[in-house]
Amino acid sequence: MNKEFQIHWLEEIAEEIINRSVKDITLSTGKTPSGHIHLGILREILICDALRRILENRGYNVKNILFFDSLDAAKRFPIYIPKDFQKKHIGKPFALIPCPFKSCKCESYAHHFGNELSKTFPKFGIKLKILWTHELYKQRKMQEYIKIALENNELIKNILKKYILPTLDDINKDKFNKMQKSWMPAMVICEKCNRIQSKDKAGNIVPNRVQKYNKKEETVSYNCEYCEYSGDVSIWGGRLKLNWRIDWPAKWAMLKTTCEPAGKDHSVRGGAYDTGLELCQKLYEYEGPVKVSYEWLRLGNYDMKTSKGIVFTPEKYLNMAEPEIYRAIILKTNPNKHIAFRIEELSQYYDYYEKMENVYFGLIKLDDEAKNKFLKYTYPLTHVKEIPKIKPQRLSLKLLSFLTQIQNIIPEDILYKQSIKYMKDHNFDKIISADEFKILLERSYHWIEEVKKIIEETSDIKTKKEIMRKLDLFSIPIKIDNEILDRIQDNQKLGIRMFRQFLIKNENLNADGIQNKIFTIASEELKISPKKLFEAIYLIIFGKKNGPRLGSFLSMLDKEWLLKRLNI
RNA sequence: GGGCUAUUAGCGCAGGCAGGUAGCGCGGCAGGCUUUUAACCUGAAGGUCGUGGGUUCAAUUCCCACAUAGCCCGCCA
Repeated sequence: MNKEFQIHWLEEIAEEIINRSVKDITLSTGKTPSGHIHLGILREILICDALRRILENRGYNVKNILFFDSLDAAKRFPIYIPKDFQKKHIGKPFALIPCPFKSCKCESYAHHFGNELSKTFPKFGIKLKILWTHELYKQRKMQEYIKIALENNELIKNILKKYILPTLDDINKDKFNKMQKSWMPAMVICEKCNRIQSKDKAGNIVPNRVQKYNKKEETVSYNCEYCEYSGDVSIWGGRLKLNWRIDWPAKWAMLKTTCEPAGKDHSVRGGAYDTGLELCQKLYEYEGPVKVSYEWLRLGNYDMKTSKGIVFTPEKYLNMAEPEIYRAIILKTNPNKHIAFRIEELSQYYDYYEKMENVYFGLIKLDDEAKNKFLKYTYPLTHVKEIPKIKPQRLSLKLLSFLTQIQNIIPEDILYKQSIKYMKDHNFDKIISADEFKILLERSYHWIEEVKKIIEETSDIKTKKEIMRKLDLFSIPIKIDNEILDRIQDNQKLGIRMFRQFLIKNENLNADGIQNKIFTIASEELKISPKKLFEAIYLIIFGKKNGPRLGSFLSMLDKEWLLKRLNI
């Protein structure tokens, strides 16, 4: 096979989908709403969203679906769910558990966390249709698929065996074979306690597995592992749930899913995707979707653990950065590579995005032609709103982060005026409004707060300092330590004293006056380079050699504090 | 037991599928800019491409092992 090298990995997937020669394309993803859903889920959703745009542009009819697997049982709860609530509802499907937050009047636990995620979709430019598994199972067609599964148990077991057995060691082979003897492809939600599973003494999960399929009566017999109730239920009563390995292919067949990305957990050899495809073909006579596997998205060096409450939600992301940037991160990275999303590296992501814009708008051209094409291809896919005609100008993250950090001592309207001046000086074709400015400032504030959290959690002092430096995080030190004083030469110190005298003598100080004075002291009186004196003042105030434009900055500060500070 | 991913400059990452002088950003260093540093420009420095083997005229790239880190599968989902 002489496969042509594609411009973008998305093209390779798109091509594979197009080769299916179907008129209506269905792209699907799924997620269990077991708690706050973290940013990682957007990886597969955004891949599908990009595919949707690509395929729609070529005239295909594309439907995007997200399944909330609301019929999945609560195996455990995240740490922020109260203990007594956990005890009361463990083992029930999430759709049958009430919302854990008293003041919230939403439909169920599943809806609470599902809706929390889905309300961010429009902001990310994601268009899709949400389906709830608990509603799907109420449909007659799905129940017919359950019936097919129950009637073909041996076939299912053989397929599972074929894929899973070679991946097991001897002990587990034995266990697996034993387990298969009584295995049936569906479970029952207990009529008495609403549970679908329980735990045995060893902590193993024991599902309310169908014990017997009564073909003539169209019922199944079961025994609840939790409350020990046993009985028969009709297969048309909506109390049956297919096992995960069958549930997935049944959904594929029902929706005629053309493509579904899957995390590496499902993509492994012997995993649910492999068995699912064959089951889908043999059981439901549908070839199954195009498989796209993707690696996890990690938060820095940590994995996001829903159970431990380490979650960074899409909502939190939107509070601190623009959605386009995240789309770009996802769409530039090959799905089989893991992404370490580093909040403290946000400016790098913005830099990358700007490079993309520059290439797209023809402002720069990279030596690597393939890279140029790649960026030009990717850029439009990152957009949430319509693509601008010319490259948009924006206030840099660095500037915003600076303004944010002096926000508590300098009022917002003054900061806004400063920004207007900046935008005018830099020939912005559009001066942003005060409201827009406020949003930017808030984003930047949230970003810095997140980074501060990271710094707090970091134990390594070098790393802490590194992050602070990268972000230009500054805190005005309470005391100037000797180490800093040692770095200042005598003539610089003299300059500082002269400058201090100037401040004392002059009542009405303005930015330019201060600025000019520093220069004249340095160049005329001390005959040193003005840079040296500026550096010395920065050291005294910030503990580092650079900082904001001094004239305007000092004029905004409390004079008494400043005089005390400069008294060296 | 079976897999996946990562390991490239102080930090963050490209490159790898198509083997041929090791790249980007940030920082650090030196210098320039006669009112700045919320900025720009110039220069030099910094790497045994995780380790060990193999294939090859040639390996950071391909193959195999190993190490470290993280994750996943095998019950459930």
